[in-house]
Formats: sequence, structure tokens, C-alpha cells
Amino acid sequence: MANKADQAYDVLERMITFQELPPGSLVSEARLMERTGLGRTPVREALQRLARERMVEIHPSQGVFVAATSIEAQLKVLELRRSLEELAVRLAAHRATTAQRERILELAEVLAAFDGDDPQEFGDLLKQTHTLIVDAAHNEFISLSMAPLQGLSRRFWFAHLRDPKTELHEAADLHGQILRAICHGDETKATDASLQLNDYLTDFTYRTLRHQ
Amino acid sequence: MANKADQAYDVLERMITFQELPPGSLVSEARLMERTGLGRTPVREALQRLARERMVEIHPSQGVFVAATSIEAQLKVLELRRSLEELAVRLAAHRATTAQRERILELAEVLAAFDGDDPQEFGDLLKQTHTLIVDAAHNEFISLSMAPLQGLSRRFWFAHLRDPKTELHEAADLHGQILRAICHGDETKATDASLQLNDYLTDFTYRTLRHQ
DNA sequence: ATTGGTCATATGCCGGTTGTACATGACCGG
DNA sequence: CCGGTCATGTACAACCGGCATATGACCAAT
Repeated sequence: MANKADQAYDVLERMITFQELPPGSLVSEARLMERTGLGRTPVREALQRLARERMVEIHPSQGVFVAATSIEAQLKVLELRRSLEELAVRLAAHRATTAQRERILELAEVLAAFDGDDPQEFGDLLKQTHTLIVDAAHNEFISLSMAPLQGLSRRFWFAHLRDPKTELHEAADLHGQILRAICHGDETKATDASLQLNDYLTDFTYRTLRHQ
Repeated sequence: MANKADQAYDVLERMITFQELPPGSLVSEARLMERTGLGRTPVREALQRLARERMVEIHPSQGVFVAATSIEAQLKVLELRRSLEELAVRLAAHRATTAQRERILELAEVLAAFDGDDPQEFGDLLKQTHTLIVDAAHNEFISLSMAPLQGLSRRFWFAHLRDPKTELHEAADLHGQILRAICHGDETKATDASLQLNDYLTDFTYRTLRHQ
């Protein structure tokens, strides 16, 4: 990675996503400098960005709070993600290059074959999926808008997994369907699959409400 | 405004939107520190944010370029804005509080009465319109996604105005229709008006292609 | 128990330092 | 004399560490 600010962002996002920094916990620039081994400027810039994406809350003179994973917030994220993702997958199905379709099919097969229950490993696959889709849509502004939403969704999902094995499989399947539809250029099927994924995520969110 | 970074952002966004910093021009942190009278950190943070929103391009060790107003980029912005705004106005029509509806109606009347040709003055009204709409949608993530798009749209529009008086009136009318539909809670009318606005913007973009 | 003051600790902010990319001009070879 | 290459200077963002300031906790005095 070119600059340290992006490095810092990646590290912090991972730490937050995988609960190494639990929701609601209070950290501090100094603490994060130690844990990442990076200087203050990179950490600070990463935090600004995370704050804008609602992953942390910066309270001046108090500290940096890792945002809580609230169900209402998650429902609002999904409300937006549904529309955006529908657009993204439609465009992707329409515009993906041949090379991109090949990579997409590849990933779909990896997802189908996935049989582990390691969230971290699966998280990387999810991230790749999201990246491939928005890249294939050939609209940088969509990636820009969706990336934070997908980050937030992933975090919520990982934070509230109760039966990892089952959920991972279901998610893998849903993502796989989207990828295959995109690969075949079937816009209708792709948007349908995307809506199904979002239905699943919404349902998942409501389920955590009951279990909590 | 509380912190200087936000101040810096507002100032720089205005300077870019109203061509005080022309597209493609090369600036530098030092220059902007002079022109804004602010320190380095606020200017830097504002630039990072503007870069993320594609208003400027930061080339390390070279300088900061004010992004060119490209037609292709603008079409992509609009492609996304169309979906997002449709969602935003539908939610706004559905969820706006009584107080918000009053403010919205007020602004609609101001827009209808608008008879000037000062882009800067009109720009503030547009910004207010966008803010009211996304606030009324009661979904902070939508505001977060849309704000940059609206900023980019405004900039492109102001940069390529050929007949300000006429265009300002048309834009005022289109925005007014959206506001009134939201105020009355008519979701269908609101989304229709929103699509009309986006049609106008798209058409406007293609027109600049011909004139250039 | 409450209030006043002090202290530890946080981010906001600043200015200096470092590393890097580019332009310029000198130098060398044909 | 000309073309190409390399050293050098310059201008910039990236980064760092320290100072200024705000805030909340804690403790003592009433």
C-alpha cells in the first residue's frame, strides 16, 4: 500500500469489524498508534475517515468511541444498500468486461466451495465480492457510496453471528447467485438475487432483535 | 462552525464550486493556507475529504489539482443520483415531520419567487433544498451518500451555465415541484418530480457536450 | 452531600523535517 | 554541433512531535 493513512485505515477497519476493538469501547489516538505501530498523522486521517463512515465517533477532548452496532442504524444502512446494490449489480451485469466476468465466475466457484467457518477468512471473500461487483459496474461514484455501507453491513453481520457455519453458507450462496447472474449478463436475475441478499440481511437484522 | 476543518471544507468547496479555483488548476496546501487564513491541519483535512469526493486530486509530491469537470464523470454522478434521489424524496415525502414540511413549503415559495440571476445566491438555495430533503428522509446514510453527489452536480451545472437566467428558473421550478410533493406527502408525485429533475440535469449535461 | 478547584488526558492545531517526483541544466558521447 | 543521460535543485505532500485547549474525574473543604 502506498501511503500509511490507507494502511492505518485497513488495519483499524479490520480491528473494528472483527471485534478486536469492541463496539462502544473507548480508544485513543495514542493507543492506536501503539497497536498499529504507525504515526499520528496516518492514524488521525484514518479515524477521520472512519468517523465519516460512522464506524467510530470522535468526541473532542474525550476520546474516540467505536460506534455501537445499533439495529435501527443497520436497518437504515440496508434501506439504502438495497437500492444502491440493485443499481450496482444491474450495471455490473450490463457492463462487466470479459476479464471481469472471468474473475467473477472464479470467485463464485470459490464461494460455492467454501466450507469453513472462519469469519475472518470469509470476510475477505465478501470484501472481494463487493469490490468485484462495484468495479464491474464501471462507476466509481457507486463504489464510493457503497464501500462504507458494505463495511457497516459486514461489521454488523459478523458482530451478531449466532450460528456461523449456517449463516456463512447462506451468505455464500446468496452472493454466489449474484455473481453468476452478473457473469451471465442477466440483469433481471442479478437484481433479483441482490434483493434476495438484502432481504436476508434485513431478516438477519430483525432476528438479532429477537435474540437480544 | 465548531472546528476549523469544517470551515476549511466549506470555504474550499465554495471556491471550487464558483470557479474561484478553476477546474484543472494546480493549488498547494501553502497557497490555500494563505487564502483561507487557516492552519495546515484544517486545510489538509478538508483536502482529504474533497479528494475522496472527487472535487480535487491529490498527487503526492506534486500538488493538488482541482478536478476537471468531465462530462463522462458527470453522467456517472447523475446515473447514481437518479436512484438515490428517488429514494430520498420518497422517504422524505413519507417521513418528514410537520415542522420539516413547513420549512420545505417555505423554501418552495422562496424558490418560486426567485427572480435573480446570481448563481452564488441561487447556489445557497439549492444547498438548502438538498439539505432539507435528505434531512426529511431521516436516514443519515442517505445524506452521507448524496451530499458529495449534489456538490459535484452543482459544480458542473454552475461551471457550464450558458444562459443563467433561464436555467436558474427551470432548476428553481423543478426543485420547487419536488419540495411541494414532499410537503403534501405525495410519494408518487415526488419521485416523478425527482426523475424529471434528473432528466433535466442529464439533458443539460448532454447540451454542454454539444456546445463544447 | 455538595461545591470548588486541580490534575490527568484527550483531541485540535501548528510548524518543522523528511522523502520523493519533476524540471533544469551540465556533461558526455556520437 | 546535436541528442541523450545523469546530477542537482526545487517544490510539494507525507509525516512527526509538541504545544494549546477543553473536558471529565477526583479530591478536599465547607
